[in-house]
Amino acid sequence: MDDVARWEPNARGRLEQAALQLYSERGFEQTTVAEIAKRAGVTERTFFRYFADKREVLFWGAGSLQEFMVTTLASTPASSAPIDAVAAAVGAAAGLLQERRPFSVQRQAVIAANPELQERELIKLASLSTALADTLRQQGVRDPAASLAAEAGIAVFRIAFERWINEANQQDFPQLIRESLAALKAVTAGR
Amino acid sequence: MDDVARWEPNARGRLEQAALQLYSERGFEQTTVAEIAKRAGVTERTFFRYFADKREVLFWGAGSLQEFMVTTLASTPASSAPIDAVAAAVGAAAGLLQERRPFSVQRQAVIAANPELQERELIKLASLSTALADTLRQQGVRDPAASLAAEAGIAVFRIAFERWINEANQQDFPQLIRESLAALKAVTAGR
DNA sequence: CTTTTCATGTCAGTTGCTGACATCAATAGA
DNA sequence: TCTATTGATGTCAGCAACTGACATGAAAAG
Repeated sequence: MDDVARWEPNARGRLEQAALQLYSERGFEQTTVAEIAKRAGVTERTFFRYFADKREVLFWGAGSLQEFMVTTLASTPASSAPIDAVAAAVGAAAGLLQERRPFSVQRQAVIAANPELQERELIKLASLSTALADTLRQQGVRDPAASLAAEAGIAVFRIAFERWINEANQQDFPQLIRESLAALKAVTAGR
Repeated sequence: MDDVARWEPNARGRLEQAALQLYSERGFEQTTVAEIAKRAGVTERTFFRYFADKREVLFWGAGSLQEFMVTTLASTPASSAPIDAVAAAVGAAAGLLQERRPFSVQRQAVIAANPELQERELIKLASLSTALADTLRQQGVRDPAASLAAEAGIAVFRIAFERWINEANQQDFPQLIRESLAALKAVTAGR
């Protein structure tokens, strides 16, 4: 017999790619899981073995980015102010994202076009905020400072990300983070 | 014949009440829309005429609160700092919520127990943030200051709300908002 | 008295998602 | 080398969320 494996490897990756393509082509709602599975060469049941639901296929990769931010924050000297430490970690992640801007743009276009996907994105960001706050607490930052620094850091990220994706002239993402942080400080300054 | 109307009035209210009860009793996932409809004395189809999906029944009432905050913010003199104006509007809404704390507590317990409901809550808060930012812009506040002030105000609300719901000794909600705002200012101070 | 409106019911159908069981290559162990 | 086990996948049946199309009949409008 042949020495071909029984199944093509990397079913998860094929499903991610097929889903992003189809969501881009005809929209999230107009795409059925059966179609994604077919394009990836597996059955619908296999899709749901890799991803909890139809939305999750777009967010599975984000897990490693969260891991990276938490690790970066954890290795930041506790001497700096919490908000600056969070902004630095977020900025480092921005540097990574910058290397695959076309992917980010395509993915974000899909998400922007569908409220259900926006919901999923928001809860991922909330989970990230919680993880960052936990890390700050481990470094001795008290509440509500830890929660607020994390929330504020995420707000800074969100606003910088939006500009990075939408502005025509490609700007440096980490630089946008720094500017966004400065704007937040300006807004919250004063008694 | 009787002078009874063909249908009991306030189907929407009965559905809201039945849903909150059932979600509390057996949990969100373990409750079917058919059960909610039955308890409210209507059919499943009628449920979906009032609410876009199974989650929305818990959030329909929040629309008027958003309207209240926007109106309050819009009538705030543009002389105060944006973040303070947002905090004031949010604090006024907190005063309203305080009058029905048991309802808020029960509703929040249901939401806290289910990720799908948390997603819906997050997107409602994001929508609120957008609305507040729009209002600030109408008052002449520029971006990213407007977006960031709104986001920061929502973060302040979220953290104060959590404490208001969870702390045993009932604290004054608007006061918690003020404290949360002060903490945010402390965290973002410097540079 | 007739027409229209409108809230609701009825029904059939699609799709997301799950549990239970079958298949069979690869791997481990005797 | 033979056999048992594992693990990724397929197959199938079924529930529940949600939708479109059409029917009903009281109340409002004319």
